Formats: sequence, structure tokens, C-alpha cells
Amino acid sequence: MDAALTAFLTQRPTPEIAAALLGKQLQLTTATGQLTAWITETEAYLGAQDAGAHAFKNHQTTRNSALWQPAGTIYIYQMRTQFLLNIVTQAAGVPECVLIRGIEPDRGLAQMQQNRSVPLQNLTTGPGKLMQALGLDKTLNNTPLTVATLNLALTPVRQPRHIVAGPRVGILNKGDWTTVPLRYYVAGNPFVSQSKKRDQDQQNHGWQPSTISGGNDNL
DNA sequence: AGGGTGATGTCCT
DNA sequence: GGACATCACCCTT
Repeated sequence: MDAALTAFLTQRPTPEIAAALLGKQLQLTTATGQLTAWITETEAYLGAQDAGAHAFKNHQTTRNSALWQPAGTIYIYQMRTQFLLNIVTQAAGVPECVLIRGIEPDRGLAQMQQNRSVPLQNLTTGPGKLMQALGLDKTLNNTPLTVATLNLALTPVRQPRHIVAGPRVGILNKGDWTTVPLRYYVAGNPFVSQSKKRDQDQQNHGWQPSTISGGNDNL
């Protein structure tokens, strides 16, 4: 694992990591070229103490064993018919992670639309949708980033103008953990799940304009 | 708003 | 071995 990436994913609490991931880039190498996308929405899951997390009470199973691996390990699990992408944070043995819930396509948009044939505004606005667009299943589960065809790049980066924190999606009847604001998204970005059109910034997608320069030949 | 999908884990018989 | 819940999405009303 790349030293800078390990530092990024271990040297502060997981909620801060989840917020800092907004504007970082996912990069997937495929047979037909590279797919890249900016992270727009995340959720933090805080391990054994977190009633909303798979690692609650430190219960390790076949499905969630990746959570106990070192920072930067990919954790992918299946929910109904969908696959969901998480990145493990903190030292090995600490089962915390960040769920990737939204991405803004950058390079390889045509390939993503071929993988998932829906209008652009519905392409990557949710954790299952973005995995369809990337063409990923559970194959990369329990694999380290950078070793896998999927990588997390710390540069280039886009800077959110404003980050919104709120309750996580789909966490019900979990006491205080139901409402704790561990979901983060780029305010005004159209590639955020459940975002309303009137709240979207169609000009800059919620990014600092000075950080948008070049690179994006699709949107 | 509501139902179908259908992998995986947990709690029960 | 079965009933039930789950970090979604799609389609129909």
C-alpha cells in the first residue's frame, strides 16, 4: 500500500476521512481504458461500537472479514441485487470503513453509460448505481487499493465549496446511531443520491471553480 | 407509496 | 432448516 494513502486513511478519525474523501478521485483500469470519477458522497461506519455497521460488536463473518484488514483494503458486499463499495480505514484489526455513495464521472463516461444505460442524471447517484456504472462486482472484495485495478488517487483533487453532514441512509431503529451525522456530500453536486434538482449547482456542481480546471472531457 | 428482487447473517425452532 | 432483517434499485400505482 502506498505510504501517503495509508497515512490519509489512518491519521485521523474515520468521519474526518469520509469528509476528506469528497473531491478525491477513483480510478479504475479496464480492458477498454481508464474510468475516473470524483467522489461526491460518503458515509462513515465506526466499527464495533456502531449499531449501523457490519462490524457491530466486532462480529466477524465470511462477508465482512475485509473490515479487519489494513487501511486501503476494498470491502465490497452485496445488498439485494446490488454491490456496495467501501474503503477500509484505520489500523488492521480496527473494523472501520467509508461507504462510497456517489461519484461524478470524469474520464470514460461513454463506457460507464454502456455499463448502465440510463440518463446521466441517474447514472452514479447511489452506491449500487455507481458500481453498475463502473462494471464492478464482488471480485475486488478484500483486495488492497493500488494492487487492484481500482485505485484511490489523492491528486488530482477537487475542492467542495461546502460539505453537508446528515444522518446515514437506511439506518433504522439503531438508537443514537440512526441520527448521528456520518453522511457527507458535496452541497449542490448533482451526483449525490436523493438530491433534488432545485438544490443542484448546474454551473460548478458544488466544486470550488478554481479546482475544476481541465481534465474533464466528458461533462 | 408500495411491491419484487434474492445474498448473507442472525435468531430461532 | 426456516423466518426475518438488511448501508438499493426498479417498476408500477
